[in-house]
Amino acid sequence: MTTKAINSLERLQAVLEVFSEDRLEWTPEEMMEVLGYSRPTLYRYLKILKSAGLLTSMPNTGFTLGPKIVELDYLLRKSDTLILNGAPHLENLTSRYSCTALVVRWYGEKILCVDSRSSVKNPVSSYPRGRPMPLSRGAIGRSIMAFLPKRHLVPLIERAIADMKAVGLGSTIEEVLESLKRVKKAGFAVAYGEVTPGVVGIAAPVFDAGRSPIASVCVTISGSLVNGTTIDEIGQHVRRSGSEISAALASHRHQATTQ
Amino acid sequence: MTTKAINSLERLQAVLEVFSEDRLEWTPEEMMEVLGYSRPTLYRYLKILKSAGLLTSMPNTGFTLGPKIVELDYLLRKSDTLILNGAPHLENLTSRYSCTALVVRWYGEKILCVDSRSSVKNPVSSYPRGRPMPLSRGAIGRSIMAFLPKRHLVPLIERAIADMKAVGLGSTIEEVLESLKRVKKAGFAVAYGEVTPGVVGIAAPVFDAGRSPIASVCVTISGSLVNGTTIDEIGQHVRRSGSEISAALASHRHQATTQ
DNA sequence: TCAATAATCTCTCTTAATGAGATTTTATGT
DNA sequence: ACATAAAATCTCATTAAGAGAGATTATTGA
Repeated sequence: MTTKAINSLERLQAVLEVFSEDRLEWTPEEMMEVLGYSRPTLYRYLKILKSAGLLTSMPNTGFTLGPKIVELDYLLRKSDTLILNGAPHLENLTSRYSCTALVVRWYGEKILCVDSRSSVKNPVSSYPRGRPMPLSRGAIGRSIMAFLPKRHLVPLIERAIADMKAVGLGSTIEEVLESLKRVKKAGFAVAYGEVTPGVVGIAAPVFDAGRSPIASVCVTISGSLVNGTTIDEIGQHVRRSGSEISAALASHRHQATTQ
Repeated sequence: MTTKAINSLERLQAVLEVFSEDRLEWTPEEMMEVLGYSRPTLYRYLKILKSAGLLTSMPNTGFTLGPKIVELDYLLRKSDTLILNGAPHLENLTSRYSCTALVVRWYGEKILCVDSRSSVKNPVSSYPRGRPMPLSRGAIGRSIMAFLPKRHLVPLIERAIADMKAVGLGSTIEEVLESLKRVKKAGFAVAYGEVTPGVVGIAAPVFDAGRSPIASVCVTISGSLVNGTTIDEIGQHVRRSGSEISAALASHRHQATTQ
């Protein structure tokens, strides 16, 4: 639930916002309670969302998300240049290493996996496609933060200094900045079991138009399969993938400009 | 574009409807044209949809679908009992045969793959998750139609008699009904290269509360890997999966009723 | 079939959405 | 870095159209 909806249009959207990982099924009664809408109003909204396919309901079942979402997701996968340009690199990384490879988009204060591919039978990643995660933990977030201008970075760190401390990035803003500077120099970030115990994450940024980071490519691999040397090898590989995806995005952008 | 939107709430949703496989990127100008909204109104709508994350826009790029859709899709995959109950069966089918296995939901006049799994390197299926397909072609649609009551079925056939004829189901309604009766008796439908050349589809229905079909389980496999005997074996397997998923759905439903 | 629950309707009262045109903000080329 | 073009937002009078209390009608399960 973002900000309080003032107009009907936002009030309509707010209905979708009640669906979360904690609560995937809602009765109209419960929604009325939480959203504070009257019965006819809520039902009006539900009817529209249902006829659009964004919600469904079955007898004896509350409302749940509807099939239109699956359709939209398909369309998104076909239109997202990040996903399209990233796919061959995920293919490449997973065929080279026994790992899970991810493309992760940076999105407000959080990051969101938009594509992943795995070459292990039972992927250990606790980070599936579509589940937002905080920026402050793990290699992905760090690979992005390391390339942010200081003025954007400092407020971010201030808000998440506790997490930073917990993973040993530093206990003051200065120390964290110093750690991130090293990440920037290396061109990729490494995290040991920060998101999932026993799993190493290795991530490099993806840039939009050569400037600011917008996403990250990441390899997650069992800690038992790697050592310092292989981590560095994978890191270089990931870094290269990141910059190749960035280049592809830039050229696509250029096409849009010149055509 | 379904029916003409009369109220602002539907007009807002209609913006999402312009995104299709043919057109994944839209400029405000183009939307104004197609939707017939005034400039301020359209921008109001776009702002709301963008802040909800359903749309995104980048400089030099039109509007495209946004990251919230990926999040919603994740939530849907966690809440859809059909997907959840179907997953182990897809696992089972793909481990037994060198194939792609699908769970496909019936949804209005069309069908929609909501989950799939493959045990071949380069899956040949032209039916990815999220792409709606007509009911009239392929084993999936037939496995569902065969179990519909005649009064629902006849209008469907009338509208799609051309397709039915093309795949040899029969040239009159009577003949098609007869073909579907045989499918019903067998408990599964088979299609030879109707959707993708060289690929055999084998599908069985999934029922809701034991009554009407709501979905289908389907195996698609290269025609070169099967003969009459193996098709029948897979058919039985698919049929069993279908009824086990149905049973699981019914028991879930019952829980909802009694708790 | 019937009781209980769920969804919709009716109708008045306002509130709030609309759009023409102007303005401001943001991007692009030199 | 600046000027210019394009994109997005604002202003405000007009009027359409959501909101909601309560009654009514569909659905559903026993």
